Amino acid sequence: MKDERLSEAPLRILKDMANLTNVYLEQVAAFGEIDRFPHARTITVGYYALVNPFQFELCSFKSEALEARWFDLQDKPLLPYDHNEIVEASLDKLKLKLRYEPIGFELLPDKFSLRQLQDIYEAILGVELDNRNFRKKILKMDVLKKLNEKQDGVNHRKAILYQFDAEKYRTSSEQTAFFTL
Amino acid sequence: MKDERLSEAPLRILKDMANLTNVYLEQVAAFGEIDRFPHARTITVGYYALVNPFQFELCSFKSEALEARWFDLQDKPLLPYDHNEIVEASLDKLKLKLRYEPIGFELLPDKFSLRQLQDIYEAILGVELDNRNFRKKILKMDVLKKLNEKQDGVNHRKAILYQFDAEKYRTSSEQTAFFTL
DNA sequence: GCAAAAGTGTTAAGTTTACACCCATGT
DNA sequence: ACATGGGTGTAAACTTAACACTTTTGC
Repeated sequence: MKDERLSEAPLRILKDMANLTNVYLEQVAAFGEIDRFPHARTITVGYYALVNPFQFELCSFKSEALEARWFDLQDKPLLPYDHNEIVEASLDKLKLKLRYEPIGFELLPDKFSLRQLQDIYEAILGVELDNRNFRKKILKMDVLKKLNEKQDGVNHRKAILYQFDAEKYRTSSEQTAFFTL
Repeated sequence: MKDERLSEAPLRILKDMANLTNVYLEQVAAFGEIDRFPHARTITVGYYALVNPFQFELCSFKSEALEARWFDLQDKPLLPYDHNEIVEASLDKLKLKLRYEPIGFELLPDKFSLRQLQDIYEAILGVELDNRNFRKKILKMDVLKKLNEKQDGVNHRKAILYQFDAEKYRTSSEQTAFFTL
């Protein structure tokens, strides 16, 4: 739309399709191969959003004929045109980002267990992580607030819940903590 | 141009303005604020290129009224519209990239000394590096071929020259060597 | 009491940092 | 012989990787 900032378009679409608001949004890239669409010369600017799938009822809000659904990264379907490439580029960018910014929280409810967070990291990076090492590392980042609350409704030991502490993050970190030449 | 891939446009412009070909090119992002240009709604896709400034005669090739010049990062001029933001985004992206891919070579002649390479890293990252540590690190990456050649035409000890070894790079590296969770 | 997941420490290997002098060359 | 920049090693601090058992809870 003509009177819309570039980044407002994906937000509008998410709102219309799935009633999603307040999502974390990141631009991936512009895709501009000549024949990426058969119909007309089209340039697409791709964005990814991070959404906790359990906080939203996707399909019930969808507008008209378009269908929105959740997929596991493992068995995501093949998409038309160059959309697989766009998804791959998004995932690559997300993997990179995950390594230098605490971003996993965006995919979880406000309060979450360390195991849930580890699951997010493992799903995005596509690897298994040692839970002791993961916990040490995440806690050393000092961006989590440990709550006096526990998980509920599970039939095993209840995990302690944590919250992302934006204040700690701002003050503490020097960010960009890798490949320190 | 309508029959041009997105990434061909910057290449064409570099060719026309400065007779540059075969440059390393990387897309930065699409910039789409509503009022970024006063004249009309405009969306710009930014690219950065890495060019060895000593291998090219910029100004002598410039087409018509546009002027192309080299600037030091330190004293780069203020640009109109949101172009400063684009330059900053490019530099940020380059800094990041420099940390996980051997890219400094693109700014140097085919054969270069380790000191020249270190200068590139220092200029891009905006920090001073310890030369012993830098050398150890770069050599451990195992992407450089040590030549039996030395610098020429300097009035002090001649540096040994190195070449980037694309073959080594492909085979050796697992890339992405940071923040190893 | 058993199944299921949460939580917890230590050690060895590897990486990063800090640091200062001698070497080769041209004038 | 001196000025200029090239080239080199080591030790301490820190980070990462590998590893297995006990605790809590619901049924």
